[in-house]
Amino acid sequence: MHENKVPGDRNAPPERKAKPTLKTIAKLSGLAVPTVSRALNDAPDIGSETKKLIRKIADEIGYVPNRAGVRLRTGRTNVISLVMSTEHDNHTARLISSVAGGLQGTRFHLNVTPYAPADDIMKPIRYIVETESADAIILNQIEPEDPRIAYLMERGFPFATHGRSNWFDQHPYYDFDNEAYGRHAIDLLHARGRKHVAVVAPPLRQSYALHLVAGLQARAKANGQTLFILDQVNSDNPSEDIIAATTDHLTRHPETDAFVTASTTAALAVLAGVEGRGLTVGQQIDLFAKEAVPFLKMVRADILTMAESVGSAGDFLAKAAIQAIKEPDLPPMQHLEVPVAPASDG
Amino acid sequence: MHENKVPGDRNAPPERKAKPTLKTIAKLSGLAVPTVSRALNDAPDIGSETKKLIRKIADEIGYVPNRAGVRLRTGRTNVISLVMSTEHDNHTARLISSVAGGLQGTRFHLNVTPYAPADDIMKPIRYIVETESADAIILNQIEPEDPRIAYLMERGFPFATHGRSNWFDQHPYYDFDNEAYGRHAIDLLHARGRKHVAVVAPPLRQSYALHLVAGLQARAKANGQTLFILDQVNSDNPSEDIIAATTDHLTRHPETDAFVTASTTAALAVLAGVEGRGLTVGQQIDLFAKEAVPFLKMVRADILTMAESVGSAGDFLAKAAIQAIKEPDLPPMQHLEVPVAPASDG
DNA sequence: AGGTCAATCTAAATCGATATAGGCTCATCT
DNA sequence: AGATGAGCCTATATCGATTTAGATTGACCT
Repeated sequence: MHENKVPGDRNAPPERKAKPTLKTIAKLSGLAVPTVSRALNDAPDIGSETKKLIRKIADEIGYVPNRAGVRLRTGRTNVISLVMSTEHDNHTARLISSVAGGLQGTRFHLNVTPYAPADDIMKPIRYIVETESADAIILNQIEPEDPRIAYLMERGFPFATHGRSNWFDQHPYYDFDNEAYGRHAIDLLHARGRKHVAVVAPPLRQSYALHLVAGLQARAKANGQTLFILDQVNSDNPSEDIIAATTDHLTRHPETDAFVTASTTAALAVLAGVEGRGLTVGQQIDLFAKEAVPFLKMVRADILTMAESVGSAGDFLAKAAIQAIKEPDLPPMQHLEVPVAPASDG
Repeated sequence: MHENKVPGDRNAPPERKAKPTLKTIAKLSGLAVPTVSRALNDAPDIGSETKKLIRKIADEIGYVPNRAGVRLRTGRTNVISLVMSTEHDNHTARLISSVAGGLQGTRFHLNVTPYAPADDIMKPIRYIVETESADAIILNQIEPEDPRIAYLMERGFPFATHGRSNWFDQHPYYDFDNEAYGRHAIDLLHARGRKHVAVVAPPLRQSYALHLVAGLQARAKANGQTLFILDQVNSDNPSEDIIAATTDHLTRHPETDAFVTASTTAALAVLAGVEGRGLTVGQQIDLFAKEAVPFLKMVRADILTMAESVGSAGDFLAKAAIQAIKEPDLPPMQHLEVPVAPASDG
């Protein structure tokens, strides 16, 4: 019933760059396949010269064992499973669990590959594509000219993104309309009489940060408000840095009567900085924050907030990825989540 | 060089309960293996009676296709990979990325299986074990008589836990010493002259909550302090519920001069509740909070905190899981993280 | 009656890696 | 000299599922 038209499917003719297998090494070395296998596994009955030769070839052509082959023969999966509850409401947990939820009932499993900010952003992507260890990839933290997206598009590898790149019209994505969010925020502050707005923005290399700032700027200009983007810190920085930057900014620009931030953490840090200067939020100064989970509103009614729900993103991304796998010729699934405007609207 | 003594390994004699394969169904039905395959895939050249029969048998014996077999033959991995940064400091992201970090350089991959609180806690475990889709499992949110642990121990399936069960001496674990944390907290409050302590505890079905409460109770008794565990809410509840419970408790027990909580969220909610009653933290009342990431201290110096680092947990758990796989006969790797006592100590 | 064809099913090959048994080549021993 | 054996490599079978080609059966047609 389901479409099984894998293009070029008669007994797997060597497509692409023909991933090297033991057979490849066997041919190159003139040895038998089992010999190659045993050499790479350092078996005692293989000559040391042979081992050296085989290892050299393997390195050169970048051989990586096919996991399915190993697993089928040995029963070893080479996988460790982290089974975790997603009871705690945070961005990461929500995204993961909502993607997993979207995969429920399909034949697909979810594999999470984290990378530290310091790591090469391309490494996990290349690994997955080259070893074909997934049918599709879901990415977040998108940048305008994201090299991962360029790489995947070039190869025709199925993927979906949480956020838009410059090529967003060509690939599946789910995004929150941060530009609209920025407009709403500024308009609301304008309606409350605020004239000098300071912003602790997300890292500006990321698309959503640029969208947010664009929205803020457009409306601030229209409203005749002053907009100041703090350039020493971003909303992902440690609280102490944000507090310091907030204090510093207030010293140099005492006319500031509003702050906009893009995360709960940053909002609380700004709050601390503002209060440290003896100012009261809601009186001399306003604080507007975007939150993944409605939270600030609960503890501090004086903070202005607008929530971005993450829950539906994962579900959509899961479906978009599956469509990219199964129906690569259909137009990509795309969704731009429009923020719900708060009470006072322009 | 590495130990390869898989017990009973001469051409895979049918061990355990012999997972059903196409061959099993073929034998039971008297049909050929390819026929069974095509029937299950709803190929047009299989009779409808045959299909019905084969599907019935497959259902009865609980046939699930072997992923390695499918992947090897078709190239389909049936995996969707979520490549995500762990830039945001939260508990989930930290645990995942630190486990992944501990797996760096090994042959193991990490697979994250989230489950919603409402789901059957055993379902993902059973699936992994029955389909052999991992070599080991890492669990968190451990309960004293956790059925997952009983299941895994009974089957001799390798695993490691973040937290201790009642059988903790028999399995690998990493845990934070919440009992010591509880003692320190109470002692510190005692040193500050606090006599009536209220606690917003984690859900009491979980081991770490019980440890925490035990530590609090032991010391409160020794110090002659009153201890009150709020039983309407736990630290995972929504902020508004915690605020309400805090307010309610203060109304009924106005003598309360300290709160202890186990999460940042709960601490902020309690803070809101306390301030809502016109009390000032650090003056009439103290607030002591446990945090995964030092955070509250940054924004509110008047809150007492003690941090639990999650980073080292993942690394340890990864290694513990690998040892459980490779050296099942060695004593399990175990670690109890001792909290760093704050300045004032008993 | 002989032939054609559709409907169903079976046989064999294959994906990649590895375990097991067997074969060949020397060197060494009696 | 023939035998023994260590050292090193090859051949074959196998894990589970799927694909392709080929075989069987019976119905239907001229």
